[in-house]
Amino acid sequence: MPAKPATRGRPSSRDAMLEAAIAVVTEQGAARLTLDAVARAAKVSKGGLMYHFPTKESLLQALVTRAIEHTQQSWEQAQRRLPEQPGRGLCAYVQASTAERPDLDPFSSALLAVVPGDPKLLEPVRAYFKERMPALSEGVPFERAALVYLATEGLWLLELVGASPYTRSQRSKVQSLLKRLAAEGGSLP
Amino acid sequence: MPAKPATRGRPSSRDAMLEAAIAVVTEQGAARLTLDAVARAAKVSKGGLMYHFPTKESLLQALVTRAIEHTQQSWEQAQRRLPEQPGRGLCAYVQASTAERPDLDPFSSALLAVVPGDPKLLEPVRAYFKERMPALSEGVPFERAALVYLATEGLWLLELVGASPYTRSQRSKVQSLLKRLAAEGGSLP
DNA sequence: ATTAGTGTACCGGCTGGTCGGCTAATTAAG
DNA sequence: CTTAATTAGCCGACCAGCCGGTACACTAAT
Repeated sequence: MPAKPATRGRPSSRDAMLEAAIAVVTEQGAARLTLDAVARAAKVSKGGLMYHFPTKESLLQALVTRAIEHTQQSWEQAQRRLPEQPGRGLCAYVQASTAERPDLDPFSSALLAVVPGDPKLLEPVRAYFKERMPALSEGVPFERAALVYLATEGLWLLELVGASPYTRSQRSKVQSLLKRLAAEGGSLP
Repeated sequence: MPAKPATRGRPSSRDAMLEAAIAVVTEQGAARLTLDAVARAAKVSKGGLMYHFPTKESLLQALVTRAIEHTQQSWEQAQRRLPEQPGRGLCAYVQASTAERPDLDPFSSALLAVVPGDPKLLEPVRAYFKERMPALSEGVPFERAALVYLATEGLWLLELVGASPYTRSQRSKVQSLLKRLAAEGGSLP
C-alpha cells in the first residue's frame, strides 16, 4: 500500500478525510455524520481518522474552517479577475456566490448542515461574516450594498436548500441584476 | 393513537413537548436534541413522549410542520393588517420576516437547525417555499420582487445565525428600504 | 531506533425504541 | 346512581445497538 507518498508537504490524507466527511454529510445528512461513517467513506480505519482528528469536535471545527477558507479563496479569486473600480469587492462577492451551482459547493452546504449541531461552531462563522463585511461594501452606498449583499446571501441559501423558485433564465436575470447593482449600474424597474 | 384533536382539543401536552424540543435545540444545539432531553425539558417521562411521537423522526417532522405553519400564520396576520394595494403580499412578508425580534422566532431557528440532520425533512420546506412564491411577488415587477424577497431571506438568515453586521439604526434603514421597495416606492441611491 | 501514520480490538455510555403496568376519566351495564 | 369495563395518557425500567473514544500492535520511512 503505497499510501500516496507523492510529494512531501501537507498531509493529503487529512484533506481526503475532510472531503469524505463532506460527502457523508451531503449524502446522508448531518445526523449520520459519524466517525465510523467518515472513516469508511475515506477508506481509512477509525484509528487512522482519530490520529488526525483526536475528537469529533476537532473534525467539525476543521470542516468549518475549511469551508470558510474555501469561501474566502473563491471570493479573492473572483476579485482578482475584476478590474479595479468602485464596487469591485461586492461584485466579486456576487460572482463568487452565484457562480457555481450550490451542489458544486459542498463546503458551504456541509457548513450549514454541521453548524447547528453545536452552537460553539458558530463563532468562527460569525467572526468571518463580520470581518469580511467592510471589504464587501467598500465604495458602494450603504443601502445599495446592503441590498445586494443580503439578496445574494438569500439566493445562496435558497439554492442550497433546493428551494429556489426561479427558472434558469429568471435566475440569470437576477444574477445580472445583482452584478449591475453592485457595479453601480442604474436602478431597478 | 395520538388522534389529531382537530379543533376541539385540550391545549394538549403534545404542543408543550414540541416547544420543549424547540427549547432544547435552541439552547443546546441540534446534536443534543435527544428524546430523553426533550422528555426532561417537557417534564414528561420518555414513555409519555413516545406516546405522542412514536418515533424521533415523527417528532422532527412535527417540528418542521409546526415551524412552517407558524411562518405562514405570521405572514397572513401581517397581510391582514395591510391595505389592499399592489405589493401587499411582499410587503407583509417583509414585515413578518423582519419583525423586531429574531430570537423570538425559535420556530424557524429550530427548523434551520433540525432540517440538515435528515434530508427527508427538507421536502416540506421546499414545497412550502415554492408554493408561497406566487402570492409573494404578486403585483410587483419581477426583478424588484426577487430582489426584495431574496434580501429579506438573507437578512433573516444572517440574524438567525447572529452574523448580521448591521447596527440597530442600519438595520432599521434596511428594513424600511425593503418595505419601500416592496410597496412600489422609488429606486435606491 | 524513532516516529508518523494506520489497523484492530475493545469498552462504557448514551440513544432510540419496547413493554408492561399504573392512574384517572369516560363509558357501559345493571 | 353504583359499579364494572374500557380507554387515553403517562410512567419507568429495560434493552440492543451504535457512537465516541482508548489502547496497543504493526508498518514503512527516516
